[in-house]
This record gives sequence, structure tokens and C-alpha cells, in this order.
Amino acid sequence: MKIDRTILKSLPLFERMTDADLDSMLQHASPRRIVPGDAVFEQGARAKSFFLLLHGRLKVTQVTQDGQQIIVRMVHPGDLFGFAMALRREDYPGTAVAAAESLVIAWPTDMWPRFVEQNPRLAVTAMQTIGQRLEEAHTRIREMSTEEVEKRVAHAVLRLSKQAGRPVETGIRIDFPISRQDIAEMTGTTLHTVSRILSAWEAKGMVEGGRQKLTVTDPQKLLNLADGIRD
Amino acid sequence: MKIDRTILKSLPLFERMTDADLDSMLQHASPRRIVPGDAVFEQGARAKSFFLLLHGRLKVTQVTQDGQQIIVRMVHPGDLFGFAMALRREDYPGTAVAAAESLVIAWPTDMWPRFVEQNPRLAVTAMQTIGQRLEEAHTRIREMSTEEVEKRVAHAVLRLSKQAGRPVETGIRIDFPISRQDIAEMTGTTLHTVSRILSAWEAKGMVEGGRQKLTVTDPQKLLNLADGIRD
DNA sequence: GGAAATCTTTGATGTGGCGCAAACTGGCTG
DNA sequence: CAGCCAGTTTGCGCCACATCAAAGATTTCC
Repeated sequence: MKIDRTILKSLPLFERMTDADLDSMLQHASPRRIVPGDAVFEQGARAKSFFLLLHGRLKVTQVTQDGQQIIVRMVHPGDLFGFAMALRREDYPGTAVAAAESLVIAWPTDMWPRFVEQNPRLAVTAMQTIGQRLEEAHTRIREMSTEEVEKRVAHAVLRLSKQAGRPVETGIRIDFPISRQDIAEMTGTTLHTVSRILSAWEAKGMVEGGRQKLTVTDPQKLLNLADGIRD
Repeated sequence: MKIDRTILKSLPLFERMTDADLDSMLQHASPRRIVPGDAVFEQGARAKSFFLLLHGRLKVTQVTQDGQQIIVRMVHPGDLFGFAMALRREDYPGTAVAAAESLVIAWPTDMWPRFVEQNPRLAVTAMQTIGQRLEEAHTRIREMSTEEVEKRVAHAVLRLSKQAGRPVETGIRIDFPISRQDIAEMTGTTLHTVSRILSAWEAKGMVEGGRQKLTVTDPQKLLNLADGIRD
């Protein structure tokens, strides 16, 4: 399979690169199609490659010693992933699993310095990306520290609808299969509690649930709840 | 006050730089002494500078809308801070307060690209630094999601003793004034709970407490507890 | 040295949400 | 179409931890 450079060029990450540089990057790229449930890489494995998600949706998970799993973050189309740590670490700190049919491009890890050299802006952009992720992580830490479960779930759902929302008749539909378990692992709670919360919201007409489905029907109410505004 | 370049050179961050480059960086540097309780910068303020901590200890905090405070991370000597976000953001996402008498160097934010250009290794190192911080943040998210309070506190104390520990006769002393409130804000709990936990530990001979003081007397027991090994 | 301010300890009480258990539902398979 | 399986819902009891309250302990300041 060949990848057209125009696809890359449409991404903010690469928009400033010359065609020649892009082509040279693509020479070392190997595309990979991932089916839902399959992993792009596994926690602890040697970091041989770094990746770009072209299409689909991934979740990056970590498991604790006692087997509990958490979702560290979602990967959306256009995101680089599996690279931040590769610079200092030898192994991947988490597992990247496809939540939907996905298409990724893989590059050998040792190509990274060369690409950066070729295009210093890439380094700056990459750094901004990590900086942003760090900030998101801190936001999440703050939420986990101070907010009760319902607010955290509200924030998570809003984030999902922003990053992966597709407008449908009744509202904004999360555009990939997502379970209560997933939401629980993103918010540090149990699927039971998430189920209860979503049921309550559904009764209030804020969301519409379903098996691996979620549609936000009243974003405003959800936002109020997330911001702690009682009604 | 003048800063000697040998101080910088002893830091991993700068060890590969030439004397000339270091001198040129130092020309734009302004040293600042901060007394405990004073802030280097405040959350929301325009990010005019980025900083290096030479000596002392800082805590980076964030406040939520409803006034609750959390400690995002500690800054230790040799750490760059207040820069990661400055690349994409205009303002500081948190407040940096001195926990002990501290000495920082400030550079104008707009110097950053120039320094990077002058010394590309700086960019790589900086990125590794942020990558590492991101990983730490994820670790903390995982802890907050899955672990109960006592284990989280154990992890926090162990981290502190590693990053800011000074050997004393009875064990490893945290080398700056730290209150139960601080530990609570690092672990997402209340000072009451932290106090209770530390009292219990003290009874078991694992730590020695005191007003703004903490000494780990039995790191092994603490480690076992943090790793979930019951005794 | 006494008073004020700050930090810490400890008790009593309440509750959010977890753990366990069981029933339910929609979708897929043979 | 029956049966199975993964995901979801819901009830109930309990416990870890927050909250409220108040009294010590240390340091600081006049």
C-alpha cells in the first residue's frame, strides 16, 4: 500500500514541511491496518517504532501490578504516538489498542533524530504536542484529586464528544464503540458507577445510551454539571 | 549578582554546551532569590520568562475554580520550569511557590527558540525532560485511579525521599519544610487523613514526624506498603 | 515571656461509591 | 431461530475516607 503525501500535508504536524522532506519520510514509513481489539504495541515491549494515526481511534492503556487497567489517553487521527518516551525509554510505557478499525503509519524509532534534523520545526511541534499532553494530564490529576465521580465522568464525556463527536439528529454521537468499562477506566471508577450515572443522565434527557454507544443530547446541561452548576 | 558558567555546566541539561554558548545564554539571564512562600510566577500570568532552579525547592500548584489547591509537582535543583507550556500557551498554567529559600535563573521566553537554534541538543534534552514528566503524570493518574489513599501517600513520601532526601542518623530526612497539607495536596486527600496515616506509620517505626518535618526511618517497610505487600 | 498564628493530632459522625451478586438486553453464531 | 456471550442495569451492604469539631503542640512575633 502506498501513502500519498497530501494526506500528511493536511496535518498541522507536517504542514510546514517540503514535499521532498515528506517523501523522504514516507520512504521509511510502513502503513498498518489494525482491527478493533488488536494492539499496535504492547506495554513493556521494545520501542522499535513510533507512529502516526491516520484513521480510526486508539486507546492507550496501562495495567497495574495487580491487573487493573486504566486508559491513559485516546489517540485521534493526526496524532503522533508511541514516540515521546522512546527518546529516553527503551520500551513502551503503555499498550495502544484499536477501539475502531484504524490505519497507522509506523517509522523506525531511530529515524526520529534524522527527521528532526531534516526539519527542526518538527521538533518544536512535537514538543508543543507533548507539552499539551502534559497539561491535559495535569488537568486530569486535578480532576481526580478534587472532583467527585459524576463530575469526572461529565468531563470525560464532554472531552470525548469534542474530540470524537459526530453530529446526529438527536445530538453528538461518540464516533467509536465505547463501553461503560472504558469510561470507568478513563475516570478512575467502576463500570457499575458509570452505568448508574449514565442511566440517571438518560432519565434527565442529557444523553442517550446503548451498547457501546453514547450520544450527548444536551451538552449544556452536561457542561453545567461538569462546572459544578446545580440546577 | 553574577552566575558562573561552571554551575550550569554541572547540570546534565547543559553539559554538552560549549563555554561560548553558555556565556551567551548567561548574558540574558537574570538570577532571582526567592524566600519561602513567595511565588516565582502565578497561575494565569503572562509567561514572560522561563526558569532554571539552581538551589532550593519549589512546588507548582494549581487552584480549582472553587478554590481547592493541588500540588502538580515539585521542582528540584537543576530542573527547568515554566517553559513547557510557554511554547503554545501565553500564560502559566500553575503557580510556582518556594518551599525553601531558593535561587532561580530567569530567561525571557522569546530567547528559547534562539537557544534551541544555537544548541539543538537542548531541544532534545528538553523534550526528554517533558517526556519524563508526562510519564510521571501518567503514573500519578494511575495511582490516583487505582490505589487507596495510604498507598498513594506511601508513594508520594518515597518519591520525596528519593528526590529530596538527605541522610540523617535515624533515616532519610525530606530536605525542605513540608506540611501534612502539602502531602495531602500531592495525593488528593485531606490533611486529616495524612496526619492519621503518618501517626500510624510513626507508631510502627516507619517514619518520624514533626512540624513541617518528615524522616523516613524504614524505607523497606514503606516500599512494601506502596507495593501492596502486607506484613 | 506571653499571646497569636500556624500546624498537627484525634475523635465523632456521615456518606459516596465500591464490591458483590444477580438479572437483563442486544447482537452475533452456528 | 435458539442459544450464547459480552455488555449493561440495578439492588444491597459496607467501608474507606471526607467532613465537622475541638483540643494539643510548635514556632513566631511583639
